[in-house]
Amino acid sequence: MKIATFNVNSIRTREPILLDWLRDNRPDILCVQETKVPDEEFPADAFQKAGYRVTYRGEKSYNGVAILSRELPRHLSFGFDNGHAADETRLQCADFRGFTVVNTYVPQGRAVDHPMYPYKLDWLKKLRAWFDRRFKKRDKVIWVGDMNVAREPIDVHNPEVRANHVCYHADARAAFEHCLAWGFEDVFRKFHPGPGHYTFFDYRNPQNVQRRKGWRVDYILASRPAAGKARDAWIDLGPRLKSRPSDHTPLVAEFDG
Amino acid sequence: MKIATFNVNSIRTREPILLDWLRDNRPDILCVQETKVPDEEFPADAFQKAGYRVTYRGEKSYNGVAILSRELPRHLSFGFDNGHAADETRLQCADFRGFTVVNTYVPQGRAVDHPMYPYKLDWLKKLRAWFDRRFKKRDKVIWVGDMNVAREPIDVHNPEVRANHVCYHADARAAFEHCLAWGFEDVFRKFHPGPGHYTFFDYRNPQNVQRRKGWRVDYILASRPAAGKARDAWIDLGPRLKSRPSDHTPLVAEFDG
DNA sequence: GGCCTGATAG
DNA sequence: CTATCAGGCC
Repeated sequence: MKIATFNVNSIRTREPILLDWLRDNRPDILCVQETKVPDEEFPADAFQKAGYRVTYRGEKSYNGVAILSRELPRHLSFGFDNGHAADETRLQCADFRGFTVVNTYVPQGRAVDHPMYPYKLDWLKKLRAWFDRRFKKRDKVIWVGDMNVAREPIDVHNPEVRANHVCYHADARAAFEHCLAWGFEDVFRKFHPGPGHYTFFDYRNPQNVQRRKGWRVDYILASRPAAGKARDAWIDLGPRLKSRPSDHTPLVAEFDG
Repeated sequence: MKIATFNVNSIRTREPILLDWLRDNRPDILCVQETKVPDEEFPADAFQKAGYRVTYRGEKSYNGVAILSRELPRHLSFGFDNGHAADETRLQCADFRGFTVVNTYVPQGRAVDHPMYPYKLDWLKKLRAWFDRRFKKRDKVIWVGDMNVAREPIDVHNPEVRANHVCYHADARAAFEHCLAWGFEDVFRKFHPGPGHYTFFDYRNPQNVQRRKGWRVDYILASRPAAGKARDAWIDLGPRLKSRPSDHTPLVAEFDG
Protein backbone atom coordinates (compact mmCIF):
# COMPACT_ATOMS: atom_id res chain seq x y z
CA MET A 1 0.00 0.00 0.00
CA LYS A 2 1.40 3.33 -1.09
CA ILE A 3 0.37 6.26 1.11
CA ALA A 4 1.34 9.93 0.80
CA THR A 5 0.82 13.22 2.60
CA PHE A 6 0.86 16.65 0.99
CA ASN A 7 -0.02 20.06 2.40
CA VAL A 8 -1.39 21.59 -0.82
CA ASN A 9 -1.96 25.18 0.38
CA SER A 10 -5.26 25.50 -1.56
CA ILE A 11 -6.57 22.46 -3.38
CA ARG A 12 -8.13 24.68 -6.04
CA THR A 13 -4.84 26.31 -6.98
CA ARG A 14 -2.99 23.00 -6.78
CA GLU A 15 -5.47 20.95 -8.82
CA PRO A 16 -3.21 20.69 -11.92
CA ILE A 17 -0.14 19.73 -9.86
CA LEU A 18 -2.19 17.18 -7.90
CA LEU A 19 -3.66 15.57 -11.02
CA ASP A 20 -0.22 15.25 -12.62
CA TRP A 21 1.17 13.79 -9.41
CA LEU A 22 -1.65 11.27 -8.99
CA ARG A 23 -1.28 10.17 -12.61
CA ASP A 24 2.48 9.68 -12.24
CA ASN A 25 2.52 8.14 -8.75
CA ARG A 26 -0.82 6.34 -8.35
CA PRO A 27 -0.79 6.18 -4.53
CA ASP A 28 -3.50 4.14 -2.86
CA ILE A 29 -4.06 6.97 -0.39
CA LEU A 30 -3.14 10.63 -0.54
CA CYS A 31 -3.84 12.71 2.56
CA VAL A 32 -3.93 16.44 1.93
CA GLN A 33 -4.02 19.44 4.24
CA GLU A 34 -4.88 23.12 3.85
CA THR A 35 -7.48 22.58 1.17
CA LYS A 36 -8.88 26.05 2.05
CA VAL A 37 -12.26 25.34 0.53
CA PRO A 38 -15.78 24.91 1.95
CA ASP A 39 -17.22 21.43 1.29
CA GLU A 40 -19.78 22.69 -1.24
CA GLU A 41 -16.95 24.09 -3.37
CA PHE A 42 -14.53 21.16 -3.13
CA PRO A 43 -13.40 20.24 -6.69
CA ALA A 44 -14.20 16.54 -6.26
CA ASP A 45 -15.08 15.84 -9.92
CA ALA A 46 -11.57 16.27 -11.27
CA PHE A 47 -10.19 13.72 -8.78
CA GLN A 48 -13.03 11.28 -9.32
CA LYS A 49 -12.30 11.36 -13.05
CA ALA A 50 -8.68 10.55 -12.21
CA GLY A 51 -9.87 7.42 -10.41
CA TYR A 52 -9.89 8.68 -6.83
CA ARG A 53 -12.63 8.76 -4.22
CA VAL A 54 -12.56 11.87 -2.09
CA THR A 55 -13.56 12.53 1.51
CA TYR A 56 -13.06 15.99 2.94
CA ARG A 57 -14.00 18.61 5.47
CA GLY A 58 -13.00 22.20 4.89
CA GLU A 59 -13.82 25.83 5.49
CA LYS A 60 -13.35 29.09 3.66
CA SER A 61 -9.72 30.34 3.53
CA TYR A 62 -8.29 28.24 6.36
CA ASN A 63 -7.50 24.64 7.21
CA GLY A 64 -9.29 21.75 5.53
CA VAL A 65 -8.27 18.08 5.25
CA ALA A 66 -9.07 15.52 2.58
CA ILE A 67 -8.21 11.95 1.67
CA LEU A 68 -8.00 10.91 -1.97
CA SER A 69 -8.04 7.13 -2.23
CA ARG A 70 -8.51 4.42 -4.84
CA GLU A 71 -11.03 2.69 -2.57
CA LEU A 72 -13.64 4.31 -0.35
CA PRO A 73 -12.69 4.11 3.36
CA ARG A 74 -14.71 1.65 5.45
CA HIS A 75 -15.00 3.95 8.45
CA LEU A 76 -14.61 7.71 8.40
CA SER A 77 -14.67 10.43 11.05
CA PHE A 78 -13.64 14.05 11.42
CA GLY A 79 -12.43 15.86 14.52
CA PHE A 80 -12.02 14.64 18.09
CA ASP A 81 -14.89 12.78 19.71
CA ASN A 82 -15.84 15.89 21.70
CA GLY A 83 -18.29 17.55 19.33
CA HIS A 84 -16.00 20.53 18.58
CA ALA A 85 -16.70 21.27 14.92
CA ALA A 86 -13.55 23.42 14.75
CA ASP A 87 -11.31 20.36 14.82
CA GLU A 88 -13.12 18.64 11.95
CA THR A 89 -11.10 20.61 9.40
CA ARG A 90 -7.82 19.56 11.05
CA LEU A 91 -8.29 15.89 11.90
CA GLN A 92 -9.63 13.06 9.78
CA CYS A 93 -9.58 9.33 10.47
CA ALA A 94 -10.35 6.61 7.93
CA ASP A 95 -10.00 2.82 7.72
CA PHE A 96 -8.51 1.08 4.70
CA ARG A 97 -7.84 -2.68 4.46
CA GLY A 98 -6.91 -3.18 8.13
CA PHE A 99 -5.04 0.09 8.46
CA THR A 100 -6.42 3.14 10.21
CA VAL A 101 -5.19 6.36 8.62
CA VAL A 102 -5.14 9.55 10.71
CA ASN A 103 -4.71 12.76 8.71
CA THR A 104 -3.87 15.88 10.71
CA TYR A 105 -3.20 19.53 10.07
CA VAL A 106 -1.69 20.59 13.39
CA PRO A 107 -2.18 24.32 14.24
CA GLN A 108 0.87 26.35 13.23
CA GLY A 109 0.80 28.64 16.27
CA ARG A 110 1.68 31.97 14.61
CA ALA A 111 4.21 33.11 17.28
CA VAL A 112 5.32 31.86 20.68
CA ASP A 113 3.75 34.93 22.31
CA HIS A 114 0.48 34.64 20.37
CA PRO A 115 -2.71 32.99 21.74
CA MET A 116 -2.54 30.49 18.85
CA TYR A 117 0.61 28.98 20.38
CA PRO A 118 -0.99 27.69 23.60
CA TYR A 119 -3.84 26.53 21.35
CA LYS A 120 -1.31 24.50 19.33
CA LEU A 121 0.21 22.93 22.46
CA ASP A 122 -3.22 22.12 23.81
CA TRP A 123 -4.30 20.67 20.47
CA LEU A 124 -1.36 18.24 20.51
CA LYS A 125 -2.26 17.28 24.09
CA LYS A 126 -5.85 16.56 23.03
CA LEU A 127 -4.56 14.52 20.12
CA ARG A 128 -2.49 12.29 22.41
CA ALA A 129 -5.51 11.81 24.69
CA TRP A 130 -7.56 10.91 21.62
CA PHE A 131 -4.94 8.32 20.57
CA ASP A 132 -5.12 6.86 24.08
CA ARG A 133 -8.91 6.56 23.95
CA ARG A 134 -9.24 5.48 20.39
CA PHE A 135 -6.48 2.99 19.61
CA LYS A 136 -4.87 -0.12 21.01
CA LYS A 137 -1.16 -0.77 20.65
CA ARG A 138 -1.90 -3.71 18.39
CA ASP A 139 -3.83 -1.53 15.87
CA LYS A 140 -2.18 -0.75 12.55
CA VAL A 141 -2.39 3.04 12.75
CA ILE A 142 -0.71 5.32 10.21
CA TRP A 143 -0.71 8.94 11.35
CA VAL A 144 0.25 11.42 8.64
CA GLY A 145 0.05 15.10 7.91
CA ASP A 146 1.51 18.53 8.43
CA MET A 147 2.52 18.46 12.10
CA ASN A 148 4.04 21.96 12.08
CA VAL A 149 6.87 20.68 14.27
CA ALA A 150 10.45 19.80 13.37
CA ARG A 151 11.53 17.03 15.75
CA GLU A 152 15.30 17.40 15.83
CA PRO A 153 18.10 19.77 14.82
CA ILE A 154 18.52 17.86 11.54
CA ASP A 155 14.89 18.60 10.71
CA VAL A 156 15.51 22.35 10.20
CA HIS A 157 18.17 23.86 7.96
CA ASN A 158 19.52 26.22 10.66
CA PRO A 159 18.31 25.08 14.06
CA GLU A 160 20.61 27.52 15.94
CA VAL A 161 18.33 30.47 15.14
CA ARG A 162 15.01 28.63 15.45
CA ALA A 163 14.68 28.24 19.22
CA ASN A 164 11.78 30.69 19.28
CA HIS A 165 10.07 29.51 16.13
CA VAL A 166 6.64 27.98 16.80
CA CYS A 167 7.63 24.93 14.75
CA TYR A 168 10.86 24.26 16.65
CA HIS A 169 10.30 25.74 20.12
CA ALA A 170 11.01 23.27 22.94
CA ASP A 171 7.40 23.19 24.12
CA ALA A 172 6.05 22.37 20.65
CA ARG A 173 8.65 19.64 20.21
CA ALA A 174 7.84 18.18 23.63
CA ALA A 175 4.10 18.21 22.88
CA PHE A 176 4.73 16.46 19.57
CA GLU A 177 7.07 13.89 21.15
CA HIS A 178 4.37 13.16 23.70
CA CYS A 179 2.02 12.26 20.83
CA LEU A 180 4.69 10.06 19.25
CA ALA A 181 5.26 8.41 22.63
CA TRP A 182 1.80 6.87 22.34
CA GLY A 183 3.62 4.36 20.21
CA PHE A 184 4.50 5.79 16.80
CA GLU A 185 7.63 5.30 14.75
CA ASP A 186 8.92 7.94 12.35
CA VAL A 187 8.73 5.97 9.10
CA PHE A 188 10.69 8.38 6.89
CA ARG A 189 13.50 8.65 9.45
CA LYS A 190 13.80 4.87 9.66
CA PHE A 191 14.92 4.79 6.04
CA HIS A 192 16.84 8.09 5.96
CA PRO A 193 18.74 8.75 9.20
CA GLY A 194 20.81 11.62 7.80
CA PRO A 195 20.24 15.39 7.65
CA GLY A 196 19.05 17.51 4.73
CA HIS A 197 15.61 15.99 4.13
CA TYR A 198 12.84 18.56 4.11
CA THR A 199 9.15 18.68 3.13
CA PHE A 200 8.58 22.45 3.41
CA PHE A 201 10.40 25.39 1.85
CA ASP A 202 9.24 28.92 2.72
CA TYR A 203 7.97 30.89 -0.28
CA ARG A 204 9.64 34.04 1.06
CA ASN A 205 13.10 33.07 -0.11
CA PRO A 206 12.64 31.31 -3.47
CA GLN A 207 16.31 30.20 -3.45
CA ASN A 208 15.60 28.02 -0.42
CA VAL A 209 14.32 25.24 -2.65
CA GLN A 210 17.40 24.92 -4.86
CA ARG A 211 19.68 25.38 -1.85
CA ARG A 212 17.71 22.75 0.06
CA LYS A 213 17.03 25.03 3.00
CA GLY A 214 13.75 23.79 4.42
CA TRP A 215 11.93 22.12 7.26
CA ARG A 216 10.79 18.56 7.89
CA VAL A 217 7.35 19.21 9.36
CA ASP A 218 5.31 16.64 7.40
CA TYR A 219 5.42 13.06 8.68
CA ILE A 220 4.28 9.52 8.11
CA LEU A 221 4.19 7.88 11.55
CA ALA A 222 3.19 4.31 12.22
CA SER A 223 2.19 2.25 15.26
CA ARG A 224 4.51 -0.71 15.92
CA PRO A 225 2.39 -3.25 13.97
CA ALA A 226 2.12 -0.89 10.99
CA ALA A 227 5.74 0.26 11.15
CA GLY A 228 6.83 -3.37 10.83
CA LYS A 229 5.24 -3.42 7.40
CA ALA A 230 6.92 -0.22 6.16
CA ARG A 231 9.04 -1.01 3.10
CA ASP A 232 10.29 2.42 2.02
CA ALA A 233 9.66 6.16 2.34
CA TRP A 234 10.75 9.21 0.36
CA ILE A 235 10.18 12.90 -0.19
CA ASP A 236 9.25 13.90 -3.75
CA LEU A 237 10.63 17.38 -4.42
CA GLY A 238 9.12 17.43 -7.92
CA PRO A 239 5.89 19.28 -7.10
CA ARG A 240 7.82 21.92 -5.12
CA LEU A 241 9.91 22.65 -8.24
CA LYS A 242 6.96 23.18 -10.59
CA SER A 243 5.45 26.56 -11.35
CA ARG A 244 2.81 27.80 -8.89
CA PRO A 245 3.81 25.23 -6.27
CA SER A 246 2.62 24.66 -2.73
CA ASP A 247 5.25 25.56 -0.13
CA HIS A 248 5.14 21.89 0.96
CA THR A 249 5.92 18.83 -1.14
CA PRO A 250 4.69 15.21 -0.92
CA LEU A 251 6.07 12.63 1.49
CA VAL A 252 5.40 9.03 0.44
CA ALA A 253 5.69 5.60 2.10
CA GLU A 254 5.05 2.03 1.02
CA PHE A 255 3.68 -0.60 3.36
CA ASP A 256 3.27 -4.33 2.80
CA GLY A 257 -0.37 -5.36 2.52
CA MET B 1 3.14 46.49 -43.64
CA LYS B 2 1.24 44.31 -41.18
CA ILE B 3 -0.27 46.18 -38.24
CA ALA B 4 -2.35 44.83 -35.39
CA THR B 5 -4.22 46.08 -32.32
CA PHE B 6 -4.88 44.05 -29.17
CA ASN B 7 -6.29 45.08 -25.81
CA VAL B 8 -4.27 42.70 -23.64
CA ASN B 9 -5.91 43.38 -20.25
CA SER B 10 -2.56 43.20 -18.39
CA ILE B 11 0.59 42.75 -20.42
CA ARG B 12 2.18 40.80 -17.58
CA THR B 13 -0.54 38.17 -17.50
CA ARG B 14 -0.69 38.04 -21.31
CA GLU B 15 3.06 37.78 -21.92
CA PRO B 16 2.99 34.10 -22.95
CA ILE B 17 0.02 34.61 -25.31
CA LEU B 18 1.66 37.69 -26.81
CA LEU B 19 5.00 35.97 -27.39
CA ASP B 20 3.30 33.04 -29.12
CA TRP B 21 1.23 35.39 -31.22
CA LEU B 22 4.22 37.51 -32.27
CA ARG B 23 6.19 34.39 -33.19
CA ASP B 24 3.34 33.04 -35.30
CA ASN B 25 2.21 36.30 -36.93
CA ARG B 26 5.31 38.53 -37.10
CA PRO B 27 3.45 41.85 -37.49
CA ASP B 28 5.54 44.95 -38.22
CA ILE B 29 3.57 46.85 -35.59
CA LEU B 30 1.44 45.65 -32.70
CA CYS B 31 -0.42 48.30 -30.73
CA VAL B 32 -1.58 47.16 -27.29
CA GLN B 33 -3.87 48.67 -24.71
CA GLU B 34 -4.55 48.10 -21.01
CA THR B 35 -1.00 47.08 -20.18
CA LYS B 36 -1.80 47.90 -16.52
CA VAL B 37 1.83 48.30 -15.58
CA PRO B 38 4.02 51.25 -14.47
CA ASP B 39 6.87 51.96 -16.93
CA GLU B 40 9.57 50.76 -14.53
CA GLU B 41 7.88 47.35 -14.38
CA PHE B 42 7.10 46.92 -18.11
CA PRO B 43 8.39 43.48 -19.21
CA ALA B 44 10.30 44.87 -22.20
CA ASP B 45 13.07 42.25 -22.21
CA ALA B 46 10.89 39.35 -23.29
CA PHE B 47 9.65 41.28 -26.33
CA GLN B 48 13.09 42.56 -27.23
CA LYS B 49 14.35 38.98 -27.23
CA ALA B 50 11.50 38.17 -29.62
CA GLY B 51 12.80 40.83 -32.02
CA TYR B 52 10.50 43.71 -31.10
CA ARG B 53 11.28 47.25 -29.97
CA VAL B 54 8.89 48.51 -27.34
CA THR B 55 7.61 51.98 -26.51
CA TYR B 56 5.09 52.38 -23.72
CA ARG B 57 3.47 54.56 -21.12
CA GLY B 58 1.53 52.97 -18.32
CA GLU B 59 0.39 53.24 -14.74
CA LYS B 60 -0.39 50.86 -11.89
CA SER B 61 -3.59 48.79 -12.40
CA TYR B 62 -5.22 50.95 -15.04
CA ASN B 63 -4.80 51.95 -18.68
CA GLY B 64 -1.43 51.86 -20.39
CA VAL B 65 -0.57 51.79 -24.11
CA ALA B 66 2.41 50.28 -25.90
CA ILE B 67 3.68 49.71 -29.41
CA LEU B 68 5.75 46.64 -30.22
CA SER B 69 7.45 47.10 -33.57
CA ARG B 70 10.22 45.53 -35.63
CA GLU B 71 11.74 48.99 -36.21
CA LEU B 72 11.96 51.84 -33.72
CA PRO B 73 9.50 54.64 -34.54
CA ARG B 74 11.01 57.83 -35.98
CA HIS B 75 8.81 60.17 -33.96
CA LEU B 76 6.98 59.28 -30.78
CA SER B 77 4.58 61.12 -28.46
CA PHE B 78 2.14 60.33 -25.70
CA GLY B 79 -1.08 62.14 -24.79
CA PHE B 80 -2.66 65.25 -26.26
CA ASP B 81 -0.50 68.32 -26.75
CA ASN B 82 -2.03 69.93 -23.65
CA GLY B 83 0.32 68.72 -20.94
CA HIS B 84 -2.27 66.50 -19.26
CA ALA B 85 -0.23 63.53 -18.08
CA ALA B 86 -3.44 61.53 -17.53
CA ASP B 87 -3.92 61.08 -21.28
CA GLU B 88 -0.43 59.73 -21.83
CA THR B 89 -1.50 56.24 -20.82
CA ARG B 90 -4.40 56.31 -23.31
CA LEU B 91 -2.95 57.92 -26.45
CA GLN B 92 0.28 57.20 -28.26
CA CYS B 93 1.43 58.43 -31.66
CA ALA B 94 4.40 57.07 -33.62
CA ASP B 95 5.80 57.38 -37.15
CA PHE B 96 6.85 54.37 -39.19
CA ARG B 97 8.01 54.51 -42.85
CA GLY B 98 5.70 57.32 -43.91
CA PHE B 99 2.74 56.17 -41.81
CA THR B 100 1.67 57.82 -38.59
CA VAL B 101 0.21 55.29 -36.17
CA VAL B 102 -2.16 56.51 -33.46
CA ASN B 103 -2.83 54.01 -30.66
CA THR B 104 -5.75 54.81 -28.34
CA TYR B 105 -7.44 53.31 -25.33
CA VAL B 106 -10.68 55.29 -25.24
CA PRO B 107 -12.26 55.60 -21.75
CA GLN B 108 -14.92 52.93 -21.27
CA GLY B 109 -17.32 55.21 -19.36
CA ARG B 110 -18.54 52.76 -16.67
CA ALA B 111 -22.26 53.70 -16.89
CA VAL B 112 -24.25 56.35 -18.70
CA ASP B 113 -25.13 57.95 -15.35
CA HIS B 114 -21.54 57.83 -14.04
CA PRO B 115 -19.10 60.78 -14.18
CA MET B 116 -16.80 58.65 -16.35
CA TYR B 117 -19.35 58.78 -19.17
CA PRO B 118 -19.19 62.55 -19.79
CA TYR B 119 -15.42 62.13 -19.44
CA LYS B 120 -15.51 59.56 -22.25
CA LEU B 121 -17.59 61.84 -24.51
CA ASP B 122 -15.29 64.76 -23.78
CA TRP B 123 -12.22 62.63 -24.43
CA LEU B 124 -13.49 61.72 -27.90
CA LYS B 125 -14.18 65.42 -28.57
CA LYS B 126 -10.62 66.28 -27.55
CA LEU B 127 -9.33 63.52 -29.78
CA ARG B 128 -11.13 64.94 -32.83
CA ALA B 129 -9.75 68.41 -32.07
CA TRP B 130 -6.28 66.87 -31.78
CA PHE B 131 -6.70 65.18 -35.18
CA ASP B 132 -7.71 68.58 -36.61
CA ARG B 133 -4.64 70.28 -35.19
CA ARG B 134 -2.16 67.55 -35.79
CA PHE B 135 -2.87 66.01 -39.23
CA LYS B 136 -3.50 67.02 -42.81
CA LYS B 137 -5.90 65.08 -45.00
CA ARG B 138 -3.00 63.98 -47.17
CA ASP B 139 -1.19 62.32 -44.23
CA LYS B 140 -1.12 58.55 -44.09
CA VAL B 141 -2.61 58.15 -40.62
CA ILE B 142 -3.56 54.75 -39.16
CA TRP B 143 -5.62 55.10 -36.01
CA VAL B 144 -6.03 51.87 -34.05
CA GLY B 145 -7.05 50.72 -30.62
CA ASP B 146 -9.81 49.86 -28.22
CA MET B 147 -12.38 52.56 -28.95
CA ASN B 148 -14.98 51.23 -26.49
CA VAL B 149 -17.70 52.04 -29.03
CA ALA B 150 -19.65 49.72 -31.35
CA ARG B 151 -20.50 51.77 -34.44
CA GLU B 152 -23.57 50.00 -35.79
CA PRO B 153 -26.19 47.38 -34.84
CA ILE B 154 -24.10 44.68 -36.54
CA ASP B 155 -21.21 45.55 -34.22
CA VAL B 156 -22.98 44.14 -31.10
CA HIS B 157 -24.54 40.71 -30.77
CA ASN B 158 -27.86 42.01 -29.42
CA PRO B 159 -28.17 45.73 -30.14
CA GLU B 160 -31.84 45.84 -29.06
CA VAL B 161 -30.92 45.69 -25.38
CA ARG B 162 -27.77 47.86 -25.60
CA ALA B 163 -29.21 51.36 -26.01
CA ASN B 164 -28.05 52.34 -22.54
CA HIS B 165 -24.71 50.58 -22.66
CA VAL B 166 -21.79 53.04 -22.54
CA CYS B 167 -20.27 51.35 -25.59
CA TYR B 168 -23.42 51.60 -27.73
CA HIS B 169 -25.30 54.62 -26.36
CA ALA B 170 -26.24 57.16 -29.05
CA ASP B 171 -24.00 59.89 -27.58
CA ALA B 172 -20.94 57.65 -27.52
CA ARG B 173 -21.57 56.52 -31.08
CA ALA B 174 -22.04 60.12 -32.23
CA ALA B 175 -18.84 61.22 -30.51
CA PHE B 176 -16.94 58.36 -32.15
CA GLU B 177 -18.45 59.07 -35.58
CA HIS B 178 -17.37 62.68 -35.19
CA CYS B 179 -13.79 61.46 -34.78
CA LEU B 180 -14.12 59.21 -37.83
CA ALA B 181 -15.55 62.18 -39.75
CA TRP B 182 -12.15 63.82 -39.57
CA GLY B 183 -11.46 61.56 -42.53
CA PHE B 184 -11.03 57.94 -41.44
CA GLU B 185 -12.19 54.79 -43.14
CA ASP B 186 -13.07 51.62 -41.21
CA VAL B 187 -10.51 49.24 -42.70
CA PHE B 188 -11.90 45.99 -41.28
CA ARG B 189 -15.43 46.84 -42.40
CA LYS B 190 -14.21 47.55 -45.96
CA PHE B 191 -13.24 43.89 -46.29
CA HIS B 192 -16.02 42.36 -44.19
CA PRO B 193 -19.36 44.15 -44.64
CA GLY B 194 -21.43 41.47 -42.89
CA PRO B 195 -22.47 40.91 -39.27
CA GLY B 196 -20.98 38.60 -36.66
CA HIS B 197 -17.42 39.96 -36.47
CA TYR B 198 -16.33 40.78 -32.93
CA THR B 199 -13.09 41.65 -31.16
CA PHE B 200 -14.34 41.52 -27.55
CA PHE B 201 -16.18 38.82 -25.61
CA ASP B 202 -17.17 39.57 -22.02
CA TYR B 203 -15.56 37.27 -19.46
CA ARG B 204 -18.76 37.21 -17.43
CA ASN B 205 -20.43 34.69 -19.70
CA PRO B 206 -17.70 32.29 -20.81
CA GLN B 207 -20.05 30.72 -23.38
CA ASN B 208 -20.10 34.01 -25.29
CA VAL B 209 -16.88 33.10 -27.08
CA GLN B 210 -18.03 29.78 -28.53
CA ARG B 211 -21.44 31.24 -29.34
CA ARG B 212 -19.77 34.23 -30.99
CA LYS B 213 -21.66 36.76 -28.89
CA GLY B 214 -19.35 39.74 -28.70
CA TRP B 215 -18.69 43.34 -29.55
CA ARG B 216 -16.65 45.02 -32.28
CA VAL B 217 -15.03 47.79 -30.26
CA ASP B 218 -11.45 47.51 -31.54
CA TYR B 219 -10.67 49.17 -34.85
CA ILE B 220 -8.07 49.85 -37.48
CA LEU B 221 -9.03 53.15 -39.12
CA ALA B 222 -7.15 54.84 -41.91
CA SER B 223 -7.04 58.30 -43.47
CA ARG B 224 -7.92 58.31 -47.20
CA PRO B 225 -4.31 58.06 -48.42
CA ALA B 226 -3.58 55.20 -46.01
CA ALA B 227 -6.90 53.42 -46.61
CA GLY B 228 -6.08 53.27 -50.30
CA LYS B 229 -3.14 51.04 -49.44
CA ALA B 230 -5.13 48.63 -47.26
CA ARG B 231 -4.92 45.12 -48.70
CA ASP B 232 -6.73 42.99 -46.13
CA ALA B 233 -7.95 42.91 -42.53
CA TRP B 234 -9.05 40.16 -40.16
CA ILE B 235 -9.86 39.30 -36.57
CA ASP B 236 -7.80 36.49 -35.03
CA LEU B 237 -9.94 34.65 -32.47
CA GLY B 238 -7.07 32.33 -31.58
CA PRO B 239 -5.78 34.23 -28.54
CA ARG B 240 -9.32 34.58 -27.15
CA LEU B 241 -9.67 30.77 -27.21
CA LYS B 242 -6.48 30.02 -25.29
CA SER B 243 -6.32 29.52 -21.55
CA ARG B 244 -6.05 32.68 -19.43
CA PRO B 245 -7.02 34.92 -22.33
CA SER B 246 -7.66 38.63 -22.55
CA ASP B 247 -11.33 39.48 -23.06
CA HIS B 248 -10.28 41.11 -26.38
CA THR B 249 -8.57 39.46 -29.33
CA PRO B 250 -6.24 40.85 -32.04
CA LEU B 251 -7.43 42.74 -35.11
CA VAL B 252 -4.92 42.79 -37.97
CA ALA B 253 -4.56 44.67 -41.26
CA GLU B 254 -2.07 44.65 -44.11
CA PHE B 255 -1.10 47.79 -45.99
CA ASP B 256 1.03 48.14 -49.13
CA GLY B 257 4.36 49.77 -48.44
C1' DG C 1 6.16 35.11 -2.12
C1' DG C 2 2.07 33.18 -2.73
C1' DC C 3 -2.14 31.77 -0.58
C1' DC C 4 -6.54 33.84 1.02
C1' DT C 5 -10.30 37.81 1.33
C1' DG C 6 -13.21 41.58 -0.22
C1' DA C 7 -13.00 45.75 -2.72
C1' DT C 8 -13.09 48.03 -7.55
C1' DA C 9 -12.99 47.68 -12.59
C1' DG C 10 -14.05 46.00 -17.26
C1' DC D 1 -15.20 35.96 -15.17
C1' DT D 2 -10.66 37.92 -14.90
C1' DA D 3 -7.93 41.45 -13.84
C1' DT D 4 -6.23 44.87 -10.32
C1' DC D 5 -5.21 46.26 -4.96
C1' DA D 6 -4.55 46.18 0.08
C1' DG D 7 -4.25 43.62 4.18
C1' DG D 8 -3.99 39.08 6.80
C1' DC D 9 -1.58 34.85 7.16
C1' DC D 10 2.27 31.57 7.08
